[in-house]
Amino acid sequence: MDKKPVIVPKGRQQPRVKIEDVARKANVSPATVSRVLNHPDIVRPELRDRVMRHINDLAYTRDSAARALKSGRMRTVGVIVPTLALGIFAEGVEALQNRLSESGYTLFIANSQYDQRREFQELQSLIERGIDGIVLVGASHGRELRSLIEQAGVPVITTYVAKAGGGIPAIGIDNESATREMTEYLLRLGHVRFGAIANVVAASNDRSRARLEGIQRALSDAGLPLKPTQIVKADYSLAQGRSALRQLLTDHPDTTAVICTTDTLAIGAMAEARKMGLAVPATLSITGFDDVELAAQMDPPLTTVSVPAAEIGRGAADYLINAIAGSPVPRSVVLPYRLVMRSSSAPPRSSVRPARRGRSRDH
Amino acid sequence: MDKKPVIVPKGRQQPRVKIEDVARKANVSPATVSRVLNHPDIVRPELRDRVMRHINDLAYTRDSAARALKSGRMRTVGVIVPTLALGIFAEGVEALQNRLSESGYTLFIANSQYDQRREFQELQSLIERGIDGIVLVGASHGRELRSLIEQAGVPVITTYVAKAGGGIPAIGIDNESATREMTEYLLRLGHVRFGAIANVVAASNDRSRARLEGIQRALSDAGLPLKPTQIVKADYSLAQGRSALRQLLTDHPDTTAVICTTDTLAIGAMAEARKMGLAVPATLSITGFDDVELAAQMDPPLTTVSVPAAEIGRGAADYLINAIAGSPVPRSVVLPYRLVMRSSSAPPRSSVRPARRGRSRDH
DNA sequence: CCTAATCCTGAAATCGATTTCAGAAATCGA
DNA sequence: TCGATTTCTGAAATCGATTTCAGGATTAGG
Repeated sequence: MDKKPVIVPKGRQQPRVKIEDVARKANVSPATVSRVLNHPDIVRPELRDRVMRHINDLAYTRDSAARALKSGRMRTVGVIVPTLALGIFAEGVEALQNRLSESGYTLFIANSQYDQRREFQELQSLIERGIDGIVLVGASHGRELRSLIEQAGVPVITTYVAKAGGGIPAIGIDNESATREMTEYLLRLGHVRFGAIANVVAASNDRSRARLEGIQRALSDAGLPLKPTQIVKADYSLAQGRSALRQLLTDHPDTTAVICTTDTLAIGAMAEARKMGLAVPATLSITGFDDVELAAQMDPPLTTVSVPAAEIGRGAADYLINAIAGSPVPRSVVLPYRLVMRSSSAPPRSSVRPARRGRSRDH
Repeated sequence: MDKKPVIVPKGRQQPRVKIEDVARKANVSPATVSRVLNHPDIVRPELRDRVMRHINDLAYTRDSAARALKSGRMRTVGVIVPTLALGIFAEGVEALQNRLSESGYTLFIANSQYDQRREFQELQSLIERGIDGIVLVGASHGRELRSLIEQAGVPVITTYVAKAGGGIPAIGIDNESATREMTEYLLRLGHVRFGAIANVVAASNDRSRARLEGIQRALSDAGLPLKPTQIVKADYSLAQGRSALRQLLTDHPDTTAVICTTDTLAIGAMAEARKMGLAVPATLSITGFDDVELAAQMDPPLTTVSVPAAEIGRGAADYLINAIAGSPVPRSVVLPYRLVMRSSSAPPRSSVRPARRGRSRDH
C-alpha cells in the first residue's frame, strides 16, 4: 500500500566486516583480535597466527573512525600551502607525503592562495577533522591563527623559512642571507647598477620580502642603496617578470644586474631581455631564486639559489611524527641553501677592474 | 619511591569541549544540540539561537571521528596522482581541493610515482581511512585495484583521460585525437619527415601512450608511418627531451618536425635544438603537449595542446560530490582540448607546395 | 471546554574499536 | 605435589555524536 520503492541506503553497500566477525570466526574475543593488530607481541604466537589468517580471509580492515574516536589519534597530518602551482611547493608536499606515508600517516592538503583569511579557514576545517599535526608555509600568520593552533594543542611546523614568530618552530632556509650572498657575489663581479624584481604583492609572502631585504641590505652595506624605482614589485607570474624588466630598464637603462626573488620572474626577465635585444650576461646579468628544473636548461643557464624543497618536506614530516609521539624535537631547523653560479651572470661589460669592494665611493 | 616523573599525556591537552557540555550550559539535551547543528530548521528558533550562543561561547566543534563513526560518512575525498612535479597535476589537484572545500569536503593526497603497486597501496590506506570518494589519474589501473574499489563501494573517477576500462567513469580529454589533430596540422603545413618524443617509459603512463598512438595513426593514415627509430622514448624530464632530440637527429638528420607528448620534453628539445644551431621553426618544427605556463613565453613560443586541468579538477569534485550524495551522475565527461598554434611550428624550409596529402607516394 | 492532531524535546540505543580489570591457565619453585 | 607467580584472554566500559522512539506541550477543531 504505502510501501515506497526501496531506496538504496546511502551508507556502505556491503555490510562492513567488523572486528566482532573476525572474533567469532576465530573463536576468540574482539579484544584479542584488537591485540593481534595493535600489540602482536603480547599474544601467544599460534593464536596470533590463527587470528591473522581469519583477518586476511575476511579482508578485515579496522574502521578508522572508531579507532580515532577511541584513541584520540587520527594518524593524519594537514598541510596548507599558498599554491601548488609553484613547483617548489609541489616538490615539498610530495616529499612530505612520501615520508608520512612510510610512517602510516595520511596527508590532508589545502591551499590558501596567499590569503591569510583563507589559510585560517582551511586550518579551522582541518582541525575540526582532528588532524594530529600541521604543516604551514612561511613566517607570517595571523595572530588568530596562532591562537587557534594553541587552543587545538596540535603540533605545528612552518616551512621554507628559517624562523617564524609566535613560538612556531620552522624548517627551511635563511632567505635573507641567501639573497645577501647573491648580491655580494654580483658586487664582487663589479656590478654597481642594480635592479630588483620581487614578488611582494601578496601580503603574506614573507619569503620574497625577506629576499628583497637581503638584497637591499647587501647593497646598503656596499654604499649602493636601491632607490624605490630600482625595485619593481610583481606577483609570481612569468609574464610579470617580463613587464617588470621592461619597466626597470625604462627607468634605469644603465642597469647591469637584475636580481629576482623567484626563478619564474627571472625567466620572464630573461625572455624579455632577449626580446629587447639585450645580451645576457654580456649586457645584463640576471639571477633567480629556487633553482627550478628549467633554470639549468635556460640559455644561458640561470644563476640562482637552490632551495632544498624535498629535504624541507621530509624534515617537516619527521618533526611532526616525533612531536606527535611525544619525542623531543628541535626548536627549529635551518637548512643550507646553495648558490648556483651559472652563466646568466658575469662581470659587467665595461667593468673597471673589480675595485676592492667600492665601499665608500660616494656616500 | 617508584614514582616516575609525570609524563604529559599524549592525548589532547585541553579536555575537549563535548556536546554534553554545551547541552548542560544551555539546559537542553545533547540531542537538541545535535539537531541545532545538523537540522536547524526543526528546532524552535528561540531555542536554536540560545543553543547556538552557547556553542559559540564554548567554541564547540564536533568531534569528526565520533561523527564519522555514527554517520558512516567522513566527508573526505582522496586523490592519487603520479607526481605533483608536473604542473598540470598540481593545477588539477588545486582546483579539485578548492571545489571540494567549498562543499565541506577535505582532500587526502597521495602520489604513486607512476608505480601501479604504490598506487594500490596508497589507495588501500586511503580506503582504510574511510574516504567517501576517490580521484585517480589515467586509464590503466591494475585489476586488483579495481576490485578493491568495488569491494569498498566508494565512488571513483579517473582524470585526464576521456575513458577508462573496468567501468570506471572518467573526466578529461581525448589524448589520442589531440595528437592526431596536431599531426594533421603539421602534415598540412607540408612536413613529411617526422620524429616523435614520447615519455612512455613508465608503464602506467597511458596518457602519453595514447598521444603517441595519435601521432602514429595520423601518420599511417597519411602514408608516412613512423619507423621505430623515429620514435624516441623518454621519461618526463627536461634533460631527456634534450638527449632525445639529439638521438633523433643523429638517426634522422633530415627530420623537419618533432612532436613531443609533453611540453617538458618539447622545451628540452628546443633547448637542444638551439644548442645544435638549428633554427626553430625554420629548420625544425617542434610541438608539445600540456600548454604549461612557460610554453607561451618560450622563444619562439611553443605550439602545443592546452589541457583544461583546472576544469578537470573541478569536474572530478562535482562528480564525486554528486555521486556521494546519491545524485545522478554522467557516465563520463569528455572535455575539449585546444590546439594552440604558436611559432615553434611552421612549414618546412624547402617545402614543395603542400601536396594534396601525399597519400600513396611510395609502395 | 474537551479531544485530536501537531510539534518539539529528551532518554537511550547505537556506531566499531580499544583497553582496563579481573579471572583462568600455565609455569615455576620448594 | 601444592601454592605462588606469571601469562594470557575475555567481559564490559568507554570514546562523542547521531537518531529513533515515545511522551509532554501546544495548537486546532468541534
